[in-house]
Amino acid sequence: MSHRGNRHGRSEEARQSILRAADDLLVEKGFAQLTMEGIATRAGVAKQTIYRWWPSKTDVLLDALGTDYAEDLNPPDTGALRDDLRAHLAHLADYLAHSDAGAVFRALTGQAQHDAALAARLRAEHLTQQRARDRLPLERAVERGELPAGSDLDDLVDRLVGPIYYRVLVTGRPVPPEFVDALIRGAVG
Amino acid sequence: MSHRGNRHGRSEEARQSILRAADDLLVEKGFAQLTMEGIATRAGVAKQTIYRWWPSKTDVLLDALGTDYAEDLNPPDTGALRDDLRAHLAHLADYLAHSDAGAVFRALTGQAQHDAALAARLRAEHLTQQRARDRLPLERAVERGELPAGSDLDDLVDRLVGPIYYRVLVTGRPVPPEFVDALIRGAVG
Amino acid sequence: MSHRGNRHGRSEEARQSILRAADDLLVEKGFAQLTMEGIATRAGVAKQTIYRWWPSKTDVLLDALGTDYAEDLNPPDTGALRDDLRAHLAHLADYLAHSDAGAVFRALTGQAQHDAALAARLRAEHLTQQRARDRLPLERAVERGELPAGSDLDDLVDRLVGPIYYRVLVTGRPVPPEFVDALIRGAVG
Amino acid sequence: MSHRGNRHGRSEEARQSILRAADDLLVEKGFAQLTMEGIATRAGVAKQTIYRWWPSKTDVLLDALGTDYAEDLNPPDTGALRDDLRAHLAHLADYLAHSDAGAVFRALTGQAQHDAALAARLRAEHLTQQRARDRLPLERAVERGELPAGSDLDDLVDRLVGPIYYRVLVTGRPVPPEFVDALIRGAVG
DNA sequence: GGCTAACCGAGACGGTACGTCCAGTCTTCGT
DNA sequence: ACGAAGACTGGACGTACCGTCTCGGTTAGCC
Repeated sequence: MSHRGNRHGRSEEARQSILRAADDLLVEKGFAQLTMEGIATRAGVAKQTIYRWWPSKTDVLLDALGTDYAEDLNPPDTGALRDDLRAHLAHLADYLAHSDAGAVFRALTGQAQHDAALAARLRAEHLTQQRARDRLPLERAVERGELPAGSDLDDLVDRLVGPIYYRVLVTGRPVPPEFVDALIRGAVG
Repeated sequence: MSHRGNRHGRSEEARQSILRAADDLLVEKGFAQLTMEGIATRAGVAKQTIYRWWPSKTDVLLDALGTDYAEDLNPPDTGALRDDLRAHLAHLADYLAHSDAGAVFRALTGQAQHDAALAARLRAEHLTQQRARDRLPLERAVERGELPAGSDLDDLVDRLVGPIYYRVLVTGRPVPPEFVDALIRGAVG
Repeated sequence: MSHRGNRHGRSEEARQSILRAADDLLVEKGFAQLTMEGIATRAGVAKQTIYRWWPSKTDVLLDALGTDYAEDLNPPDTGALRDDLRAHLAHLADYLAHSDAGAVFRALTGQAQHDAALAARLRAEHLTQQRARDRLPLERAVERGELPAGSDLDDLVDRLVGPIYYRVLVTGRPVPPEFVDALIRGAVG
Repeated sequence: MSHRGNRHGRSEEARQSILRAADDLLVEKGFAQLTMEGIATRAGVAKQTIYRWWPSKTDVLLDALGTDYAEDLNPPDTGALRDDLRAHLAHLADYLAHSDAGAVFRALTGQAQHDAALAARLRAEHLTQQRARDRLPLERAVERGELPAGSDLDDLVDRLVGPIYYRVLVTGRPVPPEFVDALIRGAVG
C-alpha cells in the first residue's frame, strides 16, 4: 500500500522520511545547518517533493512537531491538584529541555521571533492545545472545589509554566523539583 | 573626528553607522532578511570593515544591543517593594515587547535557540546584568526586613519575570497591570 | 471516431493535436522554449502520451515535419532545365526561409549540430528525399541531352542548393532571383 | 601578475580557465551536455564568476571562438586566384568540419537557428570578418585584372563557400579537392 | 615634507543553498 | 488497451549571500 507518484495523491512513504530526516538533522546539526537540500538528501527524496508540500523548512518542522507534542504532555489525574501539577510541570520542563520534540519546539520558537506568520501558526497549531492540557488540572480542581470558582485559570497557567519556559528558553538554568514546588505554592497556595 | 584612513585605530564613524544600520534593518526587515551585505550597503561601508571588527551579524547585534539595555532598565527605589516591582516589571514588559532594543533582544534570544555560543554570550553579557537589576528591589527589601533573610532571590526573580518573558516570547499575549499585580502577590505575598 | 481511453490502438486525435501543438509552439516561442510539458498542456494531453510514442521533442518535430516537406517541394517539369531550376530553387529558398515547415527544418538542423543521431535521422528521413527531388530536373536534362551523360549530378545539386542553404542557415541574407540565375549559370552553364 | 579578486577587475586566470573548460567540454560531450555548472566545476571556478561576465553558455562559446577563428583562416597570396582559392577553401572545409574551433562554430550556428540574437552576434562578431577574409583572394584578383572589375564579389563568395558550409552543416558529406576545383570552375571560370 | 603604517572603500573570488523548471518514469483510474 | 492525471527522482538553472582576498586611496605621525 505504498503509493509512489500516482493519482492517489502524495506518497506517505516520502512524507514520513522527510519528517524523520528533518527531525534527525535538526537534533544532529541544529537549525542553522538544517537545509532543504540536506533534508532531501537524507530522506532520499527530490527537493521538489519537499517544496510541493511544504513552503519552507519551518513548515516541515511544524509538521514534524506534529502529534508527538499532543500525546506526550497529558497531565495525570490523581485527584489532588498539587500532585497533578508537580508531575505535569516536571514532565513539561524535561520535555522542553531534553526531548527531540523539545528541540524542535525551541527551534521553532526561536525562529518565530523573526517570523510573525510562523509565530501565529505555532500558537494556533500547538501552543493553544498545549495550554489547554496545562489547564486541565486546574479545571478539575475548580470542579472539585479545590480552587475558587472565579479563578483566572489562564493567568494561573502563565504563572506556573512561564518561569519554566523562561529557564529553558532564556537562562538555560535547570528546573529542579524544589523550584516546581515553589511555583505551585506561589500560584495555588 | 572623522578618521578615514589613518593610523589611529578604527573609525568611530564607521562603527556607529554599522550599528545604526544593523539596528534599523532588523526593525525594518527582520532578522532573516538582515544580511552582512545589507548592513554594509546601508552603512556605506565595505563588507570587510564589518568583518574586521565583528565575526557575524549576531555579534553586530550584540554590540548594538549594547548600553541601551543596561541604562534603560534600572528599577526605581521607592522604599516599598511592591511599588518598586510594579513599576519595574511593567517597564520591563513594555521594553521587551515594544522597544527597538527589545526587538534586538528577541531576535538574539531567538537565534540563541540555534546557537549555543551565542546563548552563552547573551547570558554573560546581558542577561546577568539584567537579572542583577531585577534583583535590586528584592535585595533592598531584604535589607529593610520586608522579606525574610533566607529567601532564594534568584528563584523569586524567575517567578516574577518568567511569566513576562513567556508572554513576550511565546504566547504574544499582553502584560496588563493586573497580571503584574498577580505575579507580585504570588511571589512576595 | 474519437478514441479516448479505449482498446482500439492509439488515438489519432491525440496524435494530431500533439503534432499541431508542437508545430505551433515552435513557431510561436522557438525551439528553446519548446518543452514536452508545454506541448502536452497545449495539446490537452498527458505527458506520458507523448513519451509513449515519441522519445523526445525532436522526434515529435521530425514527425511534424512529416509529409509537408515531401509534397511541397516537387520541381516543375517545363522541359527546359534552366526554367525548372529557376522555379524550383526560388521555391526552395522561400520554403526554407519563410514557411512554418522551414522553421521546423531550421530548428532540427540546428539541433542536429549537437546531436549526431538526430543528424542521421534527418538525413535519412528527409534530406535524401529532398535531394532526390532536387536532382529530378538534372536527371531529366541528362535524358533530354541538355546535360552531358557523365555529369556528377550530386555535386551539381550541392553547387545549386548549397549557397541557398548557406544564406538561410548562416548569413541570413535573402535569395533574390538574380542570385538564383547566377547559381544556375555557374553550375550548368 | 595574476589578479584574483581585486579592484584591478576580473581575474584573467579565471577567464582563461573558463574559456578553456567550455571549449574542452563542448568537444568532449557536445553542446546539449554542456552546462554552466559543468564549466564551473571543470574550470575550478564559482558559477557566479561565469555569470558575472557572460549571460549564458552561448556567450562563453562566442568568446571561446574568439581569436582562433580570426587568425587561423587567412587565405594565402600566391598571385594566382585559383591557387589561392584552392588552398583557402580546402583549409576552410577542414577547419569547419574537424577543428575544435569548427565544432564551436557548428554548435553556435546550430543554436543560432533557435536564437535570433545569437545569430546576429555570430554574424557581427565572426562571420563578417570571415567573409572579409574569404573575399581577399577575389579582391586581389580584381586588382590584378584576373577578374572583371564589376564582379559581385559577395555573390561569388557565397557560391564558393556556400556548398562547403552546406556539406558541413547539412549533409555531412566530405569536401574533397575535386569538389573544391569544381566550385572554383563554376564561380570564376 | 616626503615616508610609511593603518584603516578605509570597493569589489572579484570560491563556495553553498536557495527556490524553480523541466526531463523522463511510474502508478492508478476511467473509458 | 489506451489516455488523462499527476506525484515522483534527478539535475541544471540563475540568484543571493557568505566569508576571504587584494588592491588603490586617504590620512596621521615620524624622520
